Amino acid sequence: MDGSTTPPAKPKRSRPVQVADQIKQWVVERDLKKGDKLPNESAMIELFSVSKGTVREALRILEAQGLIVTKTGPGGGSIVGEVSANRARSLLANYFYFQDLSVADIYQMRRALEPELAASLAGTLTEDQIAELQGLAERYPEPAKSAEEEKEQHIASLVFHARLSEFAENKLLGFVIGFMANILTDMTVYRQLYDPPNVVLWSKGREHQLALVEALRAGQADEARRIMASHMQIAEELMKVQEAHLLRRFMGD
Amino acid sequence: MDGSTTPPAKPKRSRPVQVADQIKQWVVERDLKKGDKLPNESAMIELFSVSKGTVREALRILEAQGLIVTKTGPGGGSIVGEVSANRARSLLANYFYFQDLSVADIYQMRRALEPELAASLAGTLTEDQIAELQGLAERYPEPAKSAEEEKEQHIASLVFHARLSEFAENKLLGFVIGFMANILTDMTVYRQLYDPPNVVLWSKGREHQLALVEALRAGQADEARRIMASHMQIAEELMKVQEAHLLRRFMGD
DNA sequence: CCCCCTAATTTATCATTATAATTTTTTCAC
DNA sequence: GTGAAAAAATTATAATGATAAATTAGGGGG
Repeated sequence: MDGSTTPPAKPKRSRPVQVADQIKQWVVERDLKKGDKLPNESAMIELFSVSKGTVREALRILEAQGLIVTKTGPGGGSIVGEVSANRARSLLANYFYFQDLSVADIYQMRRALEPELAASLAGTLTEDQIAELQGLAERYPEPAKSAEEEKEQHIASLVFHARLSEFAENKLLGFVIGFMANILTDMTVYRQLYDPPNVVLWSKGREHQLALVEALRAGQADEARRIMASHMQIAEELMKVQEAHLLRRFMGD
Repeated sequence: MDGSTTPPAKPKRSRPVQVADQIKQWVVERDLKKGDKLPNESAMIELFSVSKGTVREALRILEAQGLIVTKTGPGGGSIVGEVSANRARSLLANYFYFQDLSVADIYQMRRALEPELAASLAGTLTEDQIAELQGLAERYPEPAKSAEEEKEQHIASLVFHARLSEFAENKLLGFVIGFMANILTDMTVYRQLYDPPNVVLWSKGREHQLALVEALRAGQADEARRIMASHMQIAEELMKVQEAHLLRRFMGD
């Protein structure tokens, strides 16, 4: 980004942060993988010539980022721990906590990405995966009778999309779609209920999911894309009624 | 999700993590904004009935997530600090460090999103913003004479995209596109150079950017979308030659 | 009024000790 | 010998106290 020679550097980084960076570097240099052990506390105290407290604060920093896991006991200590999707979602949600996204923002993304995911999954799923998706889509065979029940169905639908995103070979695509499903779920769980159930939208959504599963099984990429695109329109209409601002809370880990 | 009374709780969360969560909750409950002060160390020690070390570890956790900033001295202490885009990118990059993305993955996303961004920016930019973009696009008026020079041009092009992403009204769309520009820049900076400059691709890329700026100024959304889609194809060809695996290093903060 | 110097305040770092959680080893009954 | 319970060893966790460093506030002196 800055081609220059590190001019506006911050000379004041706390020692725990410095130690955390050194540990990261230590890991990258040795190309350590998930599960590989780091030196224990007392070894790090000597290695970096800092006090116990400083080492521990450094370890908490790395732990917060999901980069290490720490255990007590013999053979314990800190190990490299690959960042979980959940952790990554939480950390990213912290950023958007301050950005106030709208429902329209999310759906602009979903319209662009979900059909793409559907198309690229066509013909690549196992029978088990297809069956699982079908199971998710077949829940709630009856229209919602109350706003509360519609909320449950809505969340179930988001579970379908979240699961679909986990099957993506493109991890970036999968992550972003899963992240959005998370946000929408969070928003749906904590919102006020005031809208009457909409039977037509519900039944169309269900049809779409089932048709999508068929297209995925048959390997019809274009058809899957088309169905998902259409589904996104329906889903957007369902959500648009809520003008709630998103993410006024921090996601749990 | 769970209506019950805290049944599947994880009984093993360290005290610093618990305190960090309590502080987060404290902030959300009071709807504190960027810059608002948190209680100081000694106050938190009493408030949560834990030791100084525990409080400090909790603060490091929140600091690592970009949620607070801490200063020494009178009037110092910890304040709420909105998570910067840079911080969010770094934290997310940690996740993808373990996922091994391919160039194809990134471009599948860019093809879907960049045209969308271009279209939604048409007619919304100020003269200053347009002028800045034009300035970025007009750098390097001559074809690259060496692989080194082509690398510079390539990075300049990514700066153009990164800047464009910052103008997005849709913060999610903007973030994801900016994140990808970051990854590609990082990869370009640290890659080996072995390919000869490709003059044709360079000149087409430049034409595209300039044409895009014009379409944005004129408010022609569809034209902007079309140009960007075409540009993504060119850019993908440029990158595809590199089979390097991405993100084998941690991003700087 | 302005500048420098001192004092006060708050976090930063270090050091030491005690406690808790795990795992390994040993012991002892069978 | 086997297996389970008890003991020991290892490691992180937590608390406490003492200094150091940084920053702001306030108090003269010019």
